[in-house]
Amino acid sequence: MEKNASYSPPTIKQIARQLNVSVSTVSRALNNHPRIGAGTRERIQELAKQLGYEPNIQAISFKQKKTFIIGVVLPTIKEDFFSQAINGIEDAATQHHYTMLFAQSHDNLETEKRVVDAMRKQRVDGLIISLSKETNNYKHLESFEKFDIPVVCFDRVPSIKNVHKVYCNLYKGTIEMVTWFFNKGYQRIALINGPATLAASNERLNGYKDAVSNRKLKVDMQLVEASDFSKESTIAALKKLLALKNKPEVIISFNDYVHMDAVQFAKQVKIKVNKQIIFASYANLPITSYTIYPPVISIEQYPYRQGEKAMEMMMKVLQQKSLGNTSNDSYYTEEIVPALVIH
Amino acid sequence: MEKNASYSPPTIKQIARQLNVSVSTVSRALNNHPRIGAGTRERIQELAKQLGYEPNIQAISFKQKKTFIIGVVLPTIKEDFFSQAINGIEDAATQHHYTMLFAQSHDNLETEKRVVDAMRKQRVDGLIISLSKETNNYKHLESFEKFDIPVVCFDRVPSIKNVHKVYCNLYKGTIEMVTWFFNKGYQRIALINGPATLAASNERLNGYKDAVSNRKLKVDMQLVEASDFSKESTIAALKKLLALKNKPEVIISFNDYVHMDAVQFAKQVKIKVNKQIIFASYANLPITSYTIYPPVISIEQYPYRQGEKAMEMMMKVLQQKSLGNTSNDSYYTEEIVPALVIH
DNA sequence: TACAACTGTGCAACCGATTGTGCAGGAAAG
DNA sequence: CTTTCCTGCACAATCGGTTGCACAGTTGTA
Repeated sequence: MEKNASYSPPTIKQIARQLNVSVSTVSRALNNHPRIGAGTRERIQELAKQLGYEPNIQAISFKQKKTFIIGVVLPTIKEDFFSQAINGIEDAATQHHYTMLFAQSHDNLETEKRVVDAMRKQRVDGLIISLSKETNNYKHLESFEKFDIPVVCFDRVPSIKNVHKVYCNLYKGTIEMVTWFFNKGYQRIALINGPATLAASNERLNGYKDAVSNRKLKVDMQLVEASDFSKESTIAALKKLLALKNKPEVIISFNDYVHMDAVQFAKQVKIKVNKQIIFASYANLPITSYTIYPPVISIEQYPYRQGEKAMEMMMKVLQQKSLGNTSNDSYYTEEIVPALVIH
Repeated sequence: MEKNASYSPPTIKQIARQLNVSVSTVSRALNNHPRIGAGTRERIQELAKQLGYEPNIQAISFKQKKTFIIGVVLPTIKEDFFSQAINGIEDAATQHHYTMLFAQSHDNLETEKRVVDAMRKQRVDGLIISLSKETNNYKHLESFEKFDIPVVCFDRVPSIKNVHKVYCNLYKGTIEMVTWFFNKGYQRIALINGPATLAASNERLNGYKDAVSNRKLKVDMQLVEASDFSKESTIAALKKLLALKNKPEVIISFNDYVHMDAVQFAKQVKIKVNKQIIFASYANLPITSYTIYPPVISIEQYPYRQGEKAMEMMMKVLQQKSLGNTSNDSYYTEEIVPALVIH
């Protein structure tokens, strides 16, 4: 690899000089402007190709105030869910010739604010974000709207109306799963939920309650515990459930990570997993197939599709914006229906 | 979130007008240029703060030909190894106020070329890359050097000399691991290696051979099989090893994913895992702790640290470059010593 | 034949910053 | 008292494109 610090890429100015035309003519020719004569256009495009001309995105970004970069903020990429989601985001972005500025919030509100701010300063064309667990206000997102940069939320979406969003309806999914267990003859179905502050927890809880009520049964809140997703907290929740005089027959965990911690502990205390107590979960992550007891039933939340849809929604919003369609104040919402996966 | 399309962020021009000074004075005042009077400087900085002035990175990028963006290309983020690495990269980038343009090659050379090219067009200040399995030529990287954009490779590094790199010495790690088993009294140690085309495979193989030779033993190539990392290929390799009349006592897998597939199959064919045959691996990924039989021994390759070091190396290179230090044609290499982790 | 409309191209402003140069006025040096 | 130097600021070019406008020449229309 030889260095050549003095090398600088060809510009329209050079092309203009070589062909004795003005830079504006070159610019228009390269953009196929109709007012440029066919012959001139061809000579210019020919030379541009020959020189390996590439438009300077920096210059265009600067002039047009467009960067062709979408900011993507996820809680943490180490969770399979999000690493699948980012694939969908990336593939859709590639399709539209956009690139992706990436950062993680690590489920920390301050970090989320910081990275979101860095992206605004980098003047991304749009922001796709899945909120951190701690995010309870949306000022940092509002500042994007103030700068007229669209925001699309996915999966972990805010409860407010005025934002574009893509999410998976876990209320419905929960009803389906709980009902499935009822139909199989199980009665005492427990839920290790997430923190009450999370919208995702409420969705599950409401689905759970409604599924029980639909059966004309009374909701027994002793069967609902919360974990903050730490191993300790999950174990504590599980211990409470196991201590009930009337033990649960089924334990549904908030997600596969909680599930794995729960199963690991259950095994330690000699519970016959999936015999004595059935363990089910949300998410359907590939790694669970390598674990001792994969969930008997899981809810597929289609992370790839969510990411893809989020980026496509972003593209639609940007297109409308470029058409000067400021009148359209409506916000898009796309609901993905989860699927029950029985192993 | 209310929209305000007519809003545009404050510029130095506005500040200049309001204070009746020239834009150059404002620019210099904000950059603490010594030739600006203390009073003027303060008035300008005061007003800038009050207006919430932020320099337009687009304009600066354009003028200075610097974007403060580092391109990061990884094979696939779904592997824990790389999602840990990207944390190191991101944290180091944040420290230096850089942001990260991210893409995956999915171990496909064409994709790698495409995303690398997109990053060059976006004029990233530098490229950090862990090569795809297929990458056997480096023309796409050379084009970076031609544009005077530094490249740092990590983990999956090319064998060529003239590139900055950070990697983990698995030759040494392999010797350590194999020797450890010898010391424990095991004799027949098998290796499910990766494809011979991969530098990483050769490192392991050479370490394996040398460890055996160091013991004054003869290398039995029947004990070495290769997998292309697909489940089928891994199973095929394992079958061959199990079919040997003189069965292996230890099976070392190329990485934890190969390990998990191998163990899963071993269990299916009623092998007493870690009793009849000990299973060991490379990588030491957290998910293995949830699996049925985590590797008895693993080689920690410090992905976070590798990512972090790669970014720090990049910063060092950029700094030297900005100092006009073109004379320095040397390439940095940083070797990380792996650790044996015994479970 | 005269006037409108269209075609093909150039001129110049502009986006928001940085930076080399010039120049006035005051201070220090001779 | 002049010359030199320094301080503090303004002017203008520049980065690489895009785009409104002007204008000459050609074609079409009444």
